[in-house]
Amino acid sequence: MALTNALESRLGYQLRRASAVMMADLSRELAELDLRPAEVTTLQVIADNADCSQTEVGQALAIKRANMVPIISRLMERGLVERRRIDGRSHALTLTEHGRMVSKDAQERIDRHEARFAELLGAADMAMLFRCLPVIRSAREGDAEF
Amino acid sequence: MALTNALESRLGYQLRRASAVMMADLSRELAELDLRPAEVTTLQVIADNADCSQTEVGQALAIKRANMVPIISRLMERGLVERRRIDGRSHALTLTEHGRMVSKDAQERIDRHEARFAELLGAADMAMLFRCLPVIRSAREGDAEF
DNA sequence: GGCTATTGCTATCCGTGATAGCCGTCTTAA
DNA sequence: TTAAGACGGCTATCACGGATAGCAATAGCC
Repeated sequence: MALTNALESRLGYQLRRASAVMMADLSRELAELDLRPAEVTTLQVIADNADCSQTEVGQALAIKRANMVPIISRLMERGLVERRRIDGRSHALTLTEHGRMVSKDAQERIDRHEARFAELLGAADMAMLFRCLPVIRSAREGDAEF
Repeated sequence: MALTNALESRLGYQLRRASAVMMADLSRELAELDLRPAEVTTLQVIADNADCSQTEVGQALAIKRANMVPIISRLMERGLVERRRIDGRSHALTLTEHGRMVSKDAQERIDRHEARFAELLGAADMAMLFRCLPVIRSAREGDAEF
């Protein structure tokens, strides 16, 4: 028998569950690429911002400096990302030719994945979500870095 | 300089970020209780469904059987949950007196946490979110258990 | 009575993310 | 000009949610 669950009326809970469902779907869609969501995400940011630094990518994605390291390392090992010394400290990140191809493939997969949900929800609700979700984020994303 | 980020127009991405913000806020609110979100959540389900089994709680929360074990163990160690043998295999879970008190405290903390976001969004948007988020979940939560 | 499903459990792994602290480098202000 | 501090990348380690595979005991059913 299904249990009563007062949590259903909690925004945070609904968000977690919904997010988990989409993450699972995304992972499935990306499985063949052997790339994790965080890696693909990083790839997209570098694609859109050639010559950005690791820390900058991290800031854009709310990933701490320290956690960017293994992500970039793996993308470099895979020959998807290259970096060029700018400074004694910072590197400029760019996609390799192969990286651009993989990024494009990933893009398409993500588009398919997103389309499934967009269809489910309809344009009006999608618009509403894109209005509301950033409001939630804005509430307290001041935790990032500092 | 802020980077371009095409991911901002991805539902999955927005959901992840928004969910992360709320999770962080929740953890902060629950820190003094020394209970993780998953533990509190479990506590609430047991509070609402006396004599349910471990597996049932897991099903309600999309937590696998195996992952319920350490959660319940910890809640029992802390003297918040009791269980009574029903079967050779299953137990009936109930809150102890202390468990009820802690659960009530947690409830209030969660209410405060939720209220902060409800205020930010307004009633109309909250209502829409409670309509849309379950739709996303319903898309593919058939992964659970099997 | 035997087969199968169920329940709880162990052990182990993955992915995201956090924290603390090191080191070399750049910047800037006295 | 040099000393102090900010910055960028890095290591190591941990927390947390969640997944998987497989085991043992038990219950339900033909």
